[in-house]
Amino acid sequence: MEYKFWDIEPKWQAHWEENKTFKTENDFSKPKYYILDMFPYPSGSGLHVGHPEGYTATDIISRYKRMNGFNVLHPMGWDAFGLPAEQYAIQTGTHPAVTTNKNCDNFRRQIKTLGLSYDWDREINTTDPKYFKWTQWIFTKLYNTWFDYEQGKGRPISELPIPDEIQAEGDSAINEYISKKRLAYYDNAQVWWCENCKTVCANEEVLSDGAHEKCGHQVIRKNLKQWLLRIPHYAQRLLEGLDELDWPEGVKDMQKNWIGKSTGAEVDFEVEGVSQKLRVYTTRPDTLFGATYMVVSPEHPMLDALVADEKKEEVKKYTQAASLKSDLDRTELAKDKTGVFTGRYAINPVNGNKIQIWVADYVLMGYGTGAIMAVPAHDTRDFEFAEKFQIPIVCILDPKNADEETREKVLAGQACWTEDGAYINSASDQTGIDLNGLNKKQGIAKITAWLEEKGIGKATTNFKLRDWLFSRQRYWGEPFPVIHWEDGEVTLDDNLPVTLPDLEKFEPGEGGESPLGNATDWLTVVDENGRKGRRETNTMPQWAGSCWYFLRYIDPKNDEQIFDPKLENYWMPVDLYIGGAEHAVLHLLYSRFWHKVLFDLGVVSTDEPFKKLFNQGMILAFAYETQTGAKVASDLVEEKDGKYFHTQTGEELRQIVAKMSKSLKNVINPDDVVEKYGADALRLYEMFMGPLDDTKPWAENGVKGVFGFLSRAHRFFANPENIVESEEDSEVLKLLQQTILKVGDDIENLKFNTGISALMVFNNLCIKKGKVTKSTAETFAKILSPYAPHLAEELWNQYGNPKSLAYEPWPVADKSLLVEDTHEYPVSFNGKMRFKLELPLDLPKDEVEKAVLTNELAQKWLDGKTPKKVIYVPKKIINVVL
RNA sequence: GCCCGGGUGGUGGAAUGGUAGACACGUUGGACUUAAAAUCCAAUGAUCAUUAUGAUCGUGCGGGUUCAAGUCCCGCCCCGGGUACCA
Repeated sequence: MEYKFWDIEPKWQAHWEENKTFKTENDFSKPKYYILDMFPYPSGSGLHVGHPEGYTATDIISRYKRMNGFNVLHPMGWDAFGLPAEQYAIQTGTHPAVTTNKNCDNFRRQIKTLGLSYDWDREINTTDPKYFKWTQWIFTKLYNTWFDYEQGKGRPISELPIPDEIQAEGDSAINEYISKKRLAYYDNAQVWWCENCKTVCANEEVLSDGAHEKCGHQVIRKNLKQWLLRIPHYAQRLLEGLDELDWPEGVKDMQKNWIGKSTGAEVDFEVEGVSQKLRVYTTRPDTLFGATYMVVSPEHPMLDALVADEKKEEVKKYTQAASLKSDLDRTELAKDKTGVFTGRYAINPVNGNKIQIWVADYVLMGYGTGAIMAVPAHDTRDFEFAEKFQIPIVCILDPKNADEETREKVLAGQACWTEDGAYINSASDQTGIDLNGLNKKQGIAKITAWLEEKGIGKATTNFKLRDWLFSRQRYWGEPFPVIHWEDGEVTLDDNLPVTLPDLEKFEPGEGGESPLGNATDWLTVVDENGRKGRRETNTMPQWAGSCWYFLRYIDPKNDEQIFDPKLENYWMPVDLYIGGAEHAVLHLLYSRFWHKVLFDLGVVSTDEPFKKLFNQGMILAFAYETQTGAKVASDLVEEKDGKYFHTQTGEELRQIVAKMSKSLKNVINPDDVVEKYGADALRLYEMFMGPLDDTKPWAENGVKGVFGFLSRAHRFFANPENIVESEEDSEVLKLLQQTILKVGDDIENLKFNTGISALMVFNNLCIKKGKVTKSTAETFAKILSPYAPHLAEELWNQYGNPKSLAYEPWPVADKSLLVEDTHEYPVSFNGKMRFKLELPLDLPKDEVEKAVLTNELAQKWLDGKTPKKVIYVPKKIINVVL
């Protein structure tokens, strides 16, 4: 009775495909369940074992939900634009479309061997013009939308009110006004430029050490005309929307941090000898009395006016030096602060004190007002700066709760205190404001009200979130449906899709222009009046296609509309979205942004796209290193008695856990696992390794373990001699009910590892008993089927059921079989379990106590003493306190 | 620095405040075999004791709450991820 998975698995995969078992109908009478995987980039190296982890999890739930009567939408597709295919094209001349199709074919083949229940009729590909037609269409929507802060939503640009004074200035002023409001705009932007990839990178694609995320090459600053999206207009909505989502708290936190809301106040400072006021943003207006200097950013527009004549030369030198520094030098590595005194003084509005104005590059122009008031006693950065340049440090908040040593230092201006306390030195007869004695919260409220009343400041909110750089100098991306006319006008091309021209050469154009700059025929257009125009040569970033793909699965072949609204209304939102945590911020934030715009425009019916999100953990591998920490490739390692040795040097090695990598030779290819153990074993092992969201190392022996389980299950349940027509054994019957409940609950809670364990326990019992009824065997096949669908179908078929079990109702446990009338209690003395005692559940408490205390085994522990107390928790425990 | 996770046998991991270590791997012993593989059976946290029954210790460290703590609270240490002059 050999477990011939190599016969069973292809047979059922062909059966499902021929019968379109998993084709999803738009049957509105059933409750829907939309379960989505993060679709992959089809790389040339094929699937790695991380892919099947998430895909198996969603497949298990899909199969379970179908058996529970849900209409399940479970699709797959390809996020197929991207750099590698283009780089390959530059090297070999092979068109990226050719490479991409080949890779998609390989991915599809690999995924199909895993027995995943996708509806392949809904497959999408972001590089298909029929798909990216709608990506471009959404771009035109973004371009033609402005954000109405009063209503808190995006509205069509046609509804934008134009102020009279702009109206009066004529068309070009109106156009300029409108373009400043569009969610998509074209402008000069300081961008990160990767010399290696010859493309710009979004801030998010630059690692903290200044390296490009994709290639590791150091990026530089460059000024280029770029498309940007005004995502900060949706900052508040994106922040608030998180509250209603069933997402991992960590992901929500990361998005919150990224959006970076802060509340504070803007305060205007008079400057001696300058008519214009200097405006700062601060989260701590309450510390105004401790402000001993101010700092403006080197790029601040008021800087020229601020600098005193005798300081002009020095400041100029400083700002020039700052402009040459990369952002990296200005931030990460340069903790040592630099700056120059401007020679000018500002007047502190709360007490009329004169304070120095400095210019320093630790203040960034891109945040707040580009100028700060510095309170060294209560801000660590200001403290460092003040110490270095010997600027006065005035403590105005008594750290009452700090230890005495810290408190004395803070009061003396020798240490910085950012926590709460009680104000001191915070009153002025001149202005009448008095914060002394208040705490931080009261102080902020009082001073903010005072500033607003006096008209010198107001409460303000700031966000860290910046405009999203939305163009790349690439060929292999969605073209922008945009034409730049010779007279300077910019228009949309409404003849969608705008497809990519065929090219012979894929090298970037001159000066970092996209390869599309070489496509002369495609590039130039002429309108009916003979006016010449040039197409936009940038293309969209890879995020574009993935921002909305889940909407296209709903109606993937619709050429008339992005989708049928009736279908969208039925299927959205996505009920469960599973993918890697690396997309915690970017993809998920961008997607939410687009979705909210589409919602405001009435295109989609939900404000948020993904109701529940779950991150699968990474799959790592064992690796080996020497005592000095040098890594050793796995093929140079041999194991002896649980220890590891270098095959050449004989040195003993340490086993560690590391990412799979070609250099360590510890990459696992799913194809090899399927060939050796079968798809069911691969699926089962990936789920059995541990909790879905944990990172965990791959161990081939673990695959053998679950393979053993499948073989034993097959050997037992596929043997007709073991399947009998009679009364079921009561122990089997009872465990079966428990297993039904456990397996179902564990699927609902995504606790697949313990669900599998329950199936193993049940299988072990059946083997021990030697025989089960057909009904038991059929039930086992059903509850096994989400995990090991091929084997389950095979058994189900053998039991005489010609139809697939994919839509068989999930078994219902008979709970009456689980009712107990006795319980085996662990009996503890002073909390230590000493022996077990079986007692009827209906025994009253005093009877229980009597039974325990008179028990022979108890005498040793009672040692003649009378217990102080006996704790009796029915169905749980008995604890005797001596 | 800050924000999240997480530290349980030789390994992956189980455990609504109630018998710590389910399930699996590995290891050891046994059966089958000419032999090996495969399969099956048994044992398997550590230490001590051994005549069966046992005893003591044990969930990163130190305290605390509780009849009872891997689980709750306080203070640390270590590891992983994110983020960083954001005023």
